Order: sequence, then C-alpha cells, then structure tokens
Amino acid sequence: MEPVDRPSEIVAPYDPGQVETKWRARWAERGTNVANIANAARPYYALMMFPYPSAEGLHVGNMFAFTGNDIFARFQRMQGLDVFEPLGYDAFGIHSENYALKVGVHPAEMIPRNIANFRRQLERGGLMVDWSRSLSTTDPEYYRWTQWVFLQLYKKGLVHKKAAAVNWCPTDKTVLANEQVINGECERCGSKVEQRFLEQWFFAISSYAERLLNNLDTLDWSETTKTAQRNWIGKSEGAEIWFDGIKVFTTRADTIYGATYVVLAPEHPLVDAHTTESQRAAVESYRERAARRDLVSRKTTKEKTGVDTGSTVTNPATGEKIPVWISDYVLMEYGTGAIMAVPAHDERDLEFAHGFELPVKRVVHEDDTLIESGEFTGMTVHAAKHAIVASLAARGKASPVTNFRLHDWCISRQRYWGPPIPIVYCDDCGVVPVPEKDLPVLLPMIDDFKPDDSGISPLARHDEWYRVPCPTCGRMARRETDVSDTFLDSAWYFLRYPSVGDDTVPFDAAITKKWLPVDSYIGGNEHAVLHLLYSRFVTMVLCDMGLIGFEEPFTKFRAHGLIIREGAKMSKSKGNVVNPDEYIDTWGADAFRTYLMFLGPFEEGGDFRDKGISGVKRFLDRLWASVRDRVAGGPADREVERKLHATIKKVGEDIPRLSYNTAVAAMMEYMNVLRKSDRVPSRAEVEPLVQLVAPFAPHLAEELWEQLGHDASIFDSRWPSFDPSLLAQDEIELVVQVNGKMRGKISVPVDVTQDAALSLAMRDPAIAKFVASPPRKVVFVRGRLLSVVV
RNA sequence: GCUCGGAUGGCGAAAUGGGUAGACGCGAGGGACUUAAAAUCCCUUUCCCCGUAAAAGGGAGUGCCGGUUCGAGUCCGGCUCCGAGCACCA
Repeated sequence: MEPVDRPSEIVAPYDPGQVETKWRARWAERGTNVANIANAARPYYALMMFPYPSAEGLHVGNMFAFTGNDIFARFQRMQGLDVFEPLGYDAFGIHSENYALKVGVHPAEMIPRNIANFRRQLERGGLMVDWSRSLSTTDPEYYRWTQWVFLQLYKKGLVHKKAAAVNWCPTDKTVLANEQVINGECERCGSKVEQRFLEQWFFAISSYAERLLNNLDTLDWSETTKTAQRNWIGKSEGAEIWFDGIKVFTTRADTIYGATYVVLAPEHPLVDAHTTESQRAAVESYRERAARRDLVSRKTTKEKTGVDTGSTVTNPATGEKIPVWISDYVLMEYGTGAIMAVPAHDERDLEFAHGFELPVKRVVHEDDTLIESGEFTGMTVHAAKHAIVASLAARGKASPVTNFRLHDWCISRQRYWGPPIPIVYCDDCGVVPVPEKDLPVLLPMIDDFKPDDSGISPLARHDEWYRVPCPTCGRMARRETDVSDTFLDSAWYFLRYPSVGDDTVPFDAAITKKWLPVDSYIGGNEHAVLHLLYSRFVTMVLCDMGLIGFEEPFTKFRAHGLIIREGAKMSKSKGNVVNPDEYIDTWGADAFRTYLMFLGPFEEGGDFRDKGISGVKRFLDRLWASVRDRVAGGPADREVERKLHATIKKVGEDIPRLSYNTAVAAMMEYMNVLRKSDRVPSRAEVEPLVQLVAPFAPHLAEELWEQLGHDASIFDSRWPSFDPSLLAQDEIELVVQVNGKMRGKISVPVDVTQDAALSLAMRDPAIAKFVASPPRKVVFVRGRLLSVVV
C-alpha cells in the first residue's frame, strides 16, 4: 500500500538536537546498527583505524575520518549489502603511560574513563557502529589473544631474542622510541641520549620482505601508500664481493676498479683482526666513541669520521692492495657491515676520501661506459655489473645478493602498559613459551610503574609476579618482564571484531571466512608503513600456518587527509583545536558531519573554517522545509526531473570514489534548481533527495523518511536509481570556437551534423564576424563543440 | 639529499580518454521583508580596457619559462615554491 502523504499533521521546525536524540535512541532500541554476523547474505566489512582514547577526547580529525568511513558504509548498506562497521580502542602504549605518569593517575583507571568519553562522543556523531562488537586492546579478553599471536609466530620460528642498540635517557632512566629523540636529545628533559645494548625480542618480518613487496601489486590501495611501503622495504639488488677475508655488499660492482679502500662498521667483528699494533689504540678509542653516539645523531650527522686500521686487503678485480678503514658512516645493520669505497662515484665515499686524503679513481665515463677497468673497459654500466660479478663469481670471489632495508621488528618494550610477553625462563628448560591454555598472562596492577635506571621493565621489580613455576618442569622460574609493542595489538584487531563475544577463540573460523579480508579500510597515512606493514605480515604468517585463508588483510585501503585550521595542523599549543562537542551542540551532528565532508576532498583533507558550516546547515534547513511543504505527485517540470536523475547518478558515482565534497555540492545544486522553479516541490522530487542525503545526515534523513510515511529505517531502503533516458537531452548548447577562442554558443539538436552545425554557427553574427575568410579547417566534437580555423 | 604529493578568485574548492575555467559553499557588497535586529529571500562578486541609465563589446588569466595541438588547468621538457615521509641503506 502506498503510504499516505501526511502521517503527522504538523511538523515542528527543524531542531537537530531533538531529532538526533530521538534517532539515536531509536537505532539503539531497534538494533539498526547491529550487523547480522552469523547469517549475512552479502557481508561487507567497512573498517576504520581504531583510535587511541586520549584524555583530551575525540579530535576533529577522528570525526572526519570516521564520518568518511561511515558514509561509505551507509551507502553500501543502501546498495543492499550487510555492512559491518566496528570500532574499538587502541589503548595500550607509551602514550597512555606517559600521560598517566604526568597526571599521576594509573592508566588502568584513566583508560576506562577515556573510553567512556570517546564512546559518548562517537555516539553523538551518529556513526553506524555496531557497538555490540567493540573491543579495547587493554582488555584481558583481547590481549590474551595478542599473546596467542606472539606464540603462533614463536611456534613458526619467527621470533628471536637478540641484543640490539636502543636509545637510553640517563635522566628519565628509560628507553626511548626513536620518535622521542629530538636531535640526539630526550624530548622530555633535553639530556643527551645514550646508546645501550639490551636483549630484545624480534619478529622476523624481514624474511617476508620479498612477499610483502610483491603482493603490493595486487592491492587496491592508494599509490602513495604503496610507494611508502616499497621504499620502506627497500629492495636493492647487488653482490657480495670478497676483498680477501672481508665481504662487502655493493650495488655498483661495475665500479670495482675504482675501489680504493675498504671501510668496516666500527662494531664489525673483523675489526680486531685487521687492526695493526700501531693503530690499535686509535681504533679502540674510535670504537668507544662511536658506541657512545646515540643512534639518531649518528644517522643524521654528515661529517665523516674514521680511523685507519693499518692493514690492507686485495681488490679482487685489480689485485691491488688497498687500505682498510673503520667509520661509522658504514652501518653494521645493513648489508655485510662493510663496503668497498669508490670515492669517484659515491658522494659519501668522496667526502671521506677528501677528509683523509685517500685516492680517487674515475672508472665510469660520462656516457655510462667503463674506463680503466681492464677487460671490462668500454662496457656499459649495466652490462658491466653482471659481467664483473660473473667473472668474480667464477673465481669464488663474489655472489649476487639481494638486500632489503627492512629490519626485523623489535617488539619488546621495557615498559609497563602493554601485554606481558608470554615467555618463561627456566634454569633447566631454558626459554619456555607460556602454554596457550594458560593465557592470558595478566598485567598486574602495580603502582610503581615508572621506568627506572635498570633498563628493564618495571614489572621486574615484582618478584611476586614474575616468579612462577616452569610450565614444563614445574621448578621455580621467572617470567619475561618486557611487554609487547602497541603495534602488535593493532596488527590483528581486524580479525577479532567479527568474533567479539566468543572468548574461546581469537577468531572463529567460519565467521572469519565469511567476513574477511576487510573489504574497505580507511585510516591515516601516518600508518602507511608501520601498522599497515605489520598487519600484512601477521596476516601472512597466520595464513601460512593455515589459520586463515587469505594472506592480505585489507583488499582496499584509502588514506584520508588532514584537517587544518587557520593554516596549521590543529594542536593545543596553537590554540586552534576544534572541540566536536561544541559544534554538535550548536549546529547538530548532521550539519557537522556534512560540513566536514564538504570542506575539501576526503583524501586530501582541508581547512576548517568556522563559518563554513553555515552553508551546509542552510542546505539541511531547506531540505527540511521542502519535505514539510511538499505536495503529492511527481515532478512538475522536465528540467527538475532531469536534474534529479543527474544528481542521483552523480552522488552514486561520487560516494564510492570518496568524492564527498562534490556529492554534497551536487545535492545543493539540485536543491537550488528545485527552489528556482518557484513552486512547492512534490513528493517525488524530494523523497529521493532524502535518501541521497542519508549517509551524510543520517538522523535528519531518518526523521524526514518517517515523515514521508515510512516505518522502516531509511538505511534499509534501496538507493534510488536513475533513468538514463531522462538524462538525454534533445537540444544542447554547442560551443563554437574560432581559431581556438570561444566565440559563442548555438542551440542545436543533439544529433546535429557538422555541416548543419557550421551553417547554424555562421548565421550567428557574433560568431560570423570572426570568420572573415572561408574556414581552412573545421573540428567537430559531437555534443561538445565546433572549432573553426581560418 | 631521496621519494611522494601539491600550487586554480578575497577564502575552501570544482572541472583531467585535452573541448564553455572558477560548479558548490564561505566571506564581501547591494536590495526585499521588519518599528528594529536576528532569521529568511533576491541580485552582484577573477582581473583589466572601452563604454553605459543598465547593458552590449574587447583583452588577459589556473606558480614560472618553453613545446605539442584547431584547442592545454589537464599532455611533454626545464625550473620555482610549499607540504609530508624517509634519511650516511653502499
């Protein structure tokens, strides 16, 4: 039965606060946003990166990103898909811990408060989030499975413990992440950061480098994100070459005839063996100085230092004896920790050679052919690379090697606020992983969680916690006291969401098969490398273990842009932060959402201008009024009808491209056309517009949909379709150019021929006056323009 | 230094299989309604020249310099500036 046109006689003026409160309650009551996880016919997983629940509350940048995802999700639902839009909290980590230390509140107390506040703000934003499947990484029912992930990788042989250099602040007595070291100084106290060697747990992500790189070609991700990952993985093909007992890595084997010395990293194990007695003291003192330099300043200082070891090795190509130096411009972590230096063709080597008066020998001519290179002279660089490696390889002096700059992932943190690493050390059994049945290893509630001078986790002060029986032999043993990196929490959370509620498994096999991989993922490009790479790695490993059936977690990924205000990124110190609550109070969540989407392209972000929201609010007010005042019936006017169908087409094309700003503009245009016709709009003219607006302004759309007589949610209605035949026009405006300049427009039938168009154009005096002589050439683009050349 | 983005009115921005540059919105100016204000509604709004009661005309214009083309914001070559990321990776 056709619904009656006016179920409610008088519609009150549009009051966003009232409408939004009503519909949030209605959605909760009806379970509108709860996905049918078990029985969905056409599952669609629309994910956004979960936030860190800060004490400051939700940031506009969060709202911008979440709204962008929400619009896409709601649109997909109106296409008839069963959409799952979950949201949780990334609440472990150094950020929470430092903040807790600063304000003197325990993180275990602070985080639930922050989450409650986030939840309140997120709900006000009108997101279609299925709150029945939320999660927090700090919940033991979540992190027991984070520990489980660790154990799976351990089982697969991808977890190792080794000593590694870390940044150490002697004042704060803590390990610092690289991001916390500014110009070699601690960001908090300003003291000079030192380098320390500590035992750390590593995930062998580098053994997946080739696959992580190759799979990128199969992903529907923005190119900038893929490029960032390619650069980070940093594949480089070259060769390892023996200079007597020293193996170097190079990508420029073609320049070997110009290699005039060899350089070892200061911590290279062969340094001792290659140091002569007379140089020993100098070498030792250099090594000590180098060890004390922190990682950051070592990697940013350009000026080259170094010491001659006094010994020489043979250049395997020339047979010449060349000196061996040590310098910290050669990094132990990359390649073999040793290089052949070719100062003529490498900037860094040249700088070093100049500093220490080492010889410089050119071996490549400007046209990329080799000179002074023995039998290889005259070859191109490209050909020589292969020929030289092949020739050296034949003598057992070289082999082709591919190197990656991707390092193994250090996952241990000497901190408190994270999941304890599930390992036990037993004097008899050695390193024993905690059995899965004993998970979670609970993070104990301790008050003295401030890091100290020891360089080990605060948990190590609590023997009542770390002293446990060995899971294997039952004798007293001790727990690992480090916790794992926050990035491990977020490297698998997308697997958990659909299975939240089932505490017997990390993710249910059938549900996972139905819902994953994630269909659409939206987040910030600041995670282009770390989070997105770690998630891909963990997914690949779980796939290899047969635990899931796909190796890439995110089929499609789009990065959203940044919101700036007054020309700068929002920050408390600049005082340009926008509080979403205030805007929603004043304008309503629908206007706020729509404005955020309108202020610029979603993937680029934009400038938040305080008054900009008024235009969007006006549009929503007009929509409200046009539905309120509508008359029954269909379009009264061919122009309006055409515009309506063009708008349905445009908005339907723009939303999947995340071109939200132009979708909003198109709806505004339609509204303007509707208003111009100077009559009361009809039901059929406004009803589809309410549906188009729904993803942007969901509360308002629901309210208007109800006023139009519908009982069910507008989000269970089908997206309106357009009739292509209505878009076709009989008469079009043809642009006429003369010598490339626009000289006029003529109204012609859509199927006009070139000749007919030309003669029509010549009849227009404003155009004809520019055509003094017969045309030399005429270009005719059907339906677009006529270009006359004289 | 390397990589990736970007540069269009007073402002946020539209438009790329080359085809009317500035849609949509903000701001600004003017007007209607009102005792008044707010709200609402209407008009104008890239720059320059000529000119008018109002108009009609003409020229220039998408960071800069060149090129291809009947035609370039869009394609090609060479720059400048801004932003982000990586940064001694051999």
